[in-house]
Amino acid sequence: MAELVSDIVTKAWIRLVRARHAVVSRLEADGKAAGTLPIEWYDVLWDLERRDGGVRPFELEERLLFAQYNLSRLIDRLVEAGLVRREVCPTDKRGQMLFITEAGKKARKATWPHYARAMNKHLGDKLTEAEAEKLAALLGKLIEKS
Amino acid sequence: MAELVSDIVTKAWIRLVRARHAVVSRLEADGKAAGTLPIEWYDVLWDLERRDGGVRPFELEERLLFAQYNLSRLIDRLVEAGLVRREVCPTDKRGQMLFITEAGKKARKATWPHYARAMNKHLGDKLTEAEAEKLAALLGKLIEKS
DNA sequence: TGAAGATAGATGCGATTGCATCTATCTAGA
DNA sequence: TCTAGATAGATGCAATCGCATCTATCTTCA
Repeated sequence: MAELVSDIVTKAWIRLVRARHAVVSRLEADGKAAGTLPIEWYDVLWDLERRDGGVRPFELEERLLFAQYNLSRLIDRLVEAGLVRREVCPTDKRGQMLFITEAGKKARKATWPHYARAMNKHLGDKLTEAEAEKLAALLGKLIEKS
Repeated sequence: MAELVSDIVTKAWIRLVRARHAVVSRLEADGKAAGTLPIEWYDVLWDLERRDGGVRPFELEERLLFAQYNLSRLIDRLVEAGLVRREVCPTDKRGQMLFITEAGKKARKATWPHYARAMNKHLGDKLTEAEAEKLAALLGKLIEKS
């Protein structure tokens, strides 16, 4: 096995996958125990709530890194559950505008404390502020397109 | 929204998810273009190859963080593809021992250069050695059980 | 204008995942 | 030694994902 990749890089790669897996699965386990919204539901609702006035699916797709077909179906489920409302986009008839409903706001709000608590428990409590900042900065470099 | 979580922690959390997603999907896209093994297949084969002499599924489960039912089926596929061989475990009849086949070694070996190249491209080239080391250390803290 | 191509989103279908549960051992304690 | 859990792994079923493709608009440019 020639050294095509340094050991450090390999280690960082493995830990990136493992750490995300560990944090997400712990968060989901806590969430499930508390009966809260799935993380993706939360993320969509939160995005819609912040950008009051309607959001286009393709914007969500970019911001939240969903695959188009997955997002399309996720929205179906959110609409089905009464948490999101779809409207035809007035300026582009191909598209639609999404709005969070009152029920959606309520559900998101109810989930938030659990989510926050879990985030602290599985992430915040394990790093100092300075470390969290450093981590965010390093991860930022990985996200950038090369 | 009271400050139940610091902004820094939230940012680190979001970036952890995004960065892993970005790197994994880029790696997979490159891999698909090159026609190489899926990442999980690679990981299992690599583990089996390093620990020559048979590996128990539950060990893989722990080391590679698979859900038990997913691993069980992943092994089915690997066996089906002729890359892995299953044997009844001599010391525990509930269990089994897994071995990589010659075809499995060959497939893993053929995939490696592509994998390594992609890992450098999407991870190694974006960080200095010192940064990669720092990142690995910080991620390590997240993986630890609290 | 009026195509030719780009973009927004939906959808059929097969593969994979997650949940719950099942069988077959193994292990520990009475 | 016998039984009540624990553990290893498999599996039915419903939900979700990924791929490819489809429809319905836009947009651009000759």
